[in-house]
Amino acid sequence: MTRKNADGGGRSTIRDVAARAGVSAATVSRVLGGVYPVSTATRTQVLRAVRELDYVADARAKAIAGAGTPTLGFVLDDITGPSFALMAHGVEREATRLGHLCLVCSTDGDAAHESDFIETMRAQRAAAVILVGGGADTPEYRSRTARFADALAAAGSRLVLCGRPPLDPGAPVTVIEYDNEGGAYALCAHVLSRGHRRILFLGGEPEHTTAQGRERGYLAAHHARGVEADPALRLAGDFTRDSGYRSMRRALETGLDFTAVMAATDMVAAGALTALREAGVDVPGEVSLVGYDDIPFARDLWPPLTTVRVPYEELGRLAVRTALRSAGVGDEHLLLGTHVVVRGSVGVVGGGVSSAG
Amino acid sequence: MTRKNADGGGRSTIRDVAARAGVSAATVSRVLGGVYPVSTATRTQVLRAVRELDYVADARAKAIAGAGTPTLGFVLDDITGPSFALMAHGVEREATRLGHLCLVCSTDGDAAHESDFIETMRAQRAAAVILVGGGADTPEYRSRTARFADALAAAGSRLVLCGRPPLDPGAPVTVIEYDNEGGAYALCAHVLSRGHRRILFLGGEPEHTTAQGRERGYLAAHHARGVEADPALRLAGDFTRDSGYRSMRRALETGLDFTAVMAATDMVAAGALTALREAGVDVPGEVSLVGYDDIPFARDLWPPLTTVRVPYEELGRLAVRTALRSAGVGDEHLLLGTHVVVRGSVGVVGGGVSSAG
DNA sequence: GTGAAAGCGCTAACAC
DNA sequence: GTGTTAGCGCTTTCAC
Repeated sequence: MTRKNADGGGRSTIRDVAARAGVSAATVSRVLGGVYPVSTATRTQVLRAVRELDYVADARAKAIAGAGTPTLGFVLDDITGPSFALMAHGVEREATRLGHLCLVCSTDGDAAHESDFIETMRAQRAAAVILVGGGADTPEYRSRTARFADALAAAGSRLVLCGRPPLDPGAPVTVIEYDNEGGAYALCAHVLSRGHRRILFLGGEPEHTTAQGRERGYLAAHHARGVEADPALRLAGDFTRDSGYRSMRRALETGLDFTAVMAATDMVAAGALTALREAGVDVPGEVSLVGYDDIPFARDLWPPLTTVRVPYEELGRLAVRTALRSAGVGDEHLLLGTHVVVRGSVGVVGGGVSSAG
Repeated sequence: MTRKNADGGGRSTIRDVAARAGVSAATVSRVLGGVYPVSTATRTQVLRAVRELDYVADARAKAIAGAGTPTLGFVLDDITGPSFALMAHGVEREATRLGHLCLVCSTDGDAAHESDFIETMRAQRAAAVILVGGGADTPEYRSRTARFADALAAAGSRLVLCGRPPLDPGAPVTVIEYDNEGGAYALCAHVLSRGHRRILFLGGEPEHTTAQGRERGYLAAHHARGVEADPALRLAGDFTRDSGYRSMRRALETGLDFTAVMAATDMVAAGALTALREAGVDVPGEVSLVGYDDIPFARDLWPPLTTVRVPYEELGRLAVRTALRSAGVGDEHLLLGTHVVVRGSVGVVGGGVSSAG
């Protein structure tokens, strides 16, 4: 059984085209390849054969022979989260703009998946692999990731951490992050400045780097104001709407004492808001609420959510640009700024109701 | 300058490993390949060499030689939309579960990008390419897409339409869609049943298949009730929050007469809701509002949004499963059901306020 | 069990 | 300008 078929199958090879055009495979390669000198007559012949056979060169073969489209791998927790999606979009757009292909994989927070995928990207000889979003920061994680970074670097590739803090210095990684802690600090300072002293923190998984950064900002702001942060006011969870809803209900049932809540993400804030409303608590009249991320509909909640703006898409774009540039060894580190967006969900303690800006 | 390096670079080839282990390349291939009979001694040698060299086989070379991980391409408008993200997640999860790699590309609604990418996937010899979400339904689109379907099929691959209506019958495509029109019909019927007679429809781009389907449902429901649908009540836009906000403002400024609004998506509804609120219009007291998609935070809006539930993630999963199964020629068509989720954003005309369910 | 050799589909010297 | 000849890094007969 032969593989060749002369009619319009996609399975035809460069030799089929050559045969049909009455030239050599090399010539076909040349006309297809671009600007190599080929006579107009042959070029026409070849192009006709290509069209008739509906020939498309095998990219894998090209790649292995030296030409070929470079590929970029990116892995994220869950494309479903709005902020992840924004970063992914930035990565994808910039990559295709630069003529790269994109391989994706979502890990659902599973570190083993992450390892597997990095290995796969290595096998694909990806020009860079981008880890999008925070992750669990354990010692195992750090050493494993550092190993990957080395392996990738040794192969002329590159590991990029996008929205995740650097590994130990010296590891050949590119990191593009935003000022997670700084944003949380500013946000919490804003809430404190309105007189709140007992602020419930609805956090993420304890080892998640993003959650940690935001909690550090929360703590630092308290410290700077000389306000003691009651540990009982810090609840763990994850970054989903449902987690926010559940945590808030629990806090309410437990009879926790607080006048404001700072949610780790806008999604968490959305869930918390609903729980608050169901309990008949007025926001921001009785309890103030802030989120983090400034996702598109943060302004569509009622009251419009005060939150922290993060340049997620920019982050993704920069990640690929920087990765592709800094192909050499050495680590690179970019830190993007954030800013708080004041809307109407924070009230003055014991005072008026709204603080829209 | 030689490519080989004996130390732990990722650039080592199977021959480097063979040399170091004192065996032939074929043997290395065999121990790595799986269950071919190899003596324990050699196996150990080889594995040690692999480890020392940190060798990872080149997936492209494998692919071209016959082995290799199958790849799946998927293209969507914009990963940033919640429903797209859900489908993408389903696709990605199922694909990696089945041991496939995923190549992505977002087109930002540009048909040319779509064509380019399908061509690229053909070059990659993807096992299937999945078009996620609706698109502009023009004659050019239909013929172009049918051509791609043929080309892919001829090459043993497959075109899958996920959340998009079929092409002309006979085209070798797999389509997994949901009952877009049916959902809109049920939703609109619900609104009509509450006494509304002038329902503003905040649609999408006129040629977008999803927008069209939803509009058809809207129209059909009117027709079934014998209510005339005023064309002036149908506004075009896109599926973003901002589009909803702008359209709603315009409708309000124009002094359009309506008692309910049916938004093409929940995102559109979110924007519309804010515009309504800013204009001091009570929802659902004065105007009722419904969306479509049932994205996670639809329930976090105030009032909680009545909408249509679509099994997006399931859609994505089914797309890859079906695609990979129906590798032969012939078209396959799955239609998933939807259902309306009644929450609190629809009121009875001239009557009470809420209709939470 | 293992090696030598052929070949996957392509590109890139090197000839003429 | 164009054909011939080597590879690219791997798998897979086919011998031994």
